[in-house]
Amino acid sequence: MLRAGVRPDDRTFPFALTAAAAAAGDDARKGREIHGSVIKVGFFYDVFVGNTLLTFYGTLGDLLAAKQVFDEMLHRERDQVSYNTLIVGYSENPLCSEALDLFLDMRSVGIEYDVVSIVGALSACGNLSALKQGKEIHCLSMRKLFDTHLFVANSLIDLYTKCGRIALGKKIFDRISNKDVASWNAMILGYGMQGELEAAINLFDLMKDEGLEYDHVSYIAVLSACSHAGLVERGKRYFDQMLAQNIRPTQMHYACMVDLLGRAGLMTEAAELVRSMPFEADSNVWGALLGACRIHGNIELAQLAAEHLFKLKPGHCGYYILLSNMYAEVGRWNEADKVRALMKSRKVKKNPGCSWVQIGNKLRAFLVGEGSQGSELELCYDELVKGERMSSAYLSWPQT
DNA sequence: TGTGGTTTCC
Repeated sequence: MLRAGVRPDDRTFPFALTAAAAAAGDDARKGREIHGSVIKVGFFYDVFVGNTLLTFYGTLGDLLAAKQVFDEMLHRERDQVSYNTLIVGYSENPLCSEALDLFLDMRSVGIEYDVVSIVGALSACGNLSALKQGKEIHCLSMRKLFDTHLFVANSLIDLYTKCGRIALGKKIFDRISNKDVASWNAMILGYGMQGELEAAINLFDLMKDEGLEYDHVSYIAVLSACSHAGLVERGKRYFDQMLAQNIRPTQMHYACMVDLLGRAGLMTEAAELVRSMPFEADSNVWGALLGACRIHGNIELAQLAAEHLFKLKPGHCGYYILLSNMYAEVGRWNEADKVRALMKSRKVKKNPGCSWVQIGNKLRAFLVGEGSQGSELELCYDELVKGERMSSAYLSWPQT
């Protein structure tokens, strides 16, 4: 169009940017070039153009660029969709505190919440395990009569199961009259995550009896449950069933299968599966293999997995630590030191691990990392969970 | 002729 000398108009860019967002995984440059044209041609202040730019950068995972576009949009043009797009972009990436901040800002500038805002905010709460804030948003959605909306209900299942409230999640699940595949997936994943593996697998089987078709997420849910339950043969059967259903396995499915085999000690089979994959394994797959090597003390295979991981995720501290610890455990100190040196040369920092325990209105962090055994840090709850500001009169959880 | 939504390994 540009080469033909035809000038794009305000409708051209949303189409082009939607396509660029869909192609973002393969080629991000196109979308950035289109962003350049938007500025050149002068359609930046069209709210649709701005919103599709937000979608493009959100899909790409470049939330800094998305925030910059958002900030440069004029206040009176920024609309409900602009806020929702950025909230969802943050919660997917996952910058969940930022998502909740924006959710609060939205109302303070006078833009109403709709189901999309609520769904994005609930998802952010789930990822943060922010039960209190999640309940407040649940309450808000009840007042707005959104709580029976399917997507909202599904997000609530996700929220409560991620926060350990399985029974509450199940209650919401049972009350949905028009359950879709995401409702079932959220509940199966919830059971799996909380260690109720039999319940997860039973629900997966029940789903078919209820006449629903599995999708690729259903299989991730059931495969990870089988993996944790040590049900190797059953997991293999589900994997074959997925292939028979013409669902193409993704990296995540292979990661689940490698985890299933590796955890059970079938290291050769796990490594063979990685080799036979129809595409290059990503860090999830190699990470699952490395984890299995750690459990079963297979240093040779761990070296291979780590080699790939150091290339794929050079800044990820966990992989260096894991391999170094494996060497140390068997007294191969020189090699352990080499891995630590490699880590240092790449300026990869290890943050000490800690456990968070909420006591009253305080959040206590127990540092359990090396050299800090037993030390304890006390912080104000709202220093850490920015969503605390939601506890105002109009957003309180009913006591009934 | 245009924009936003739930569920995904370790």
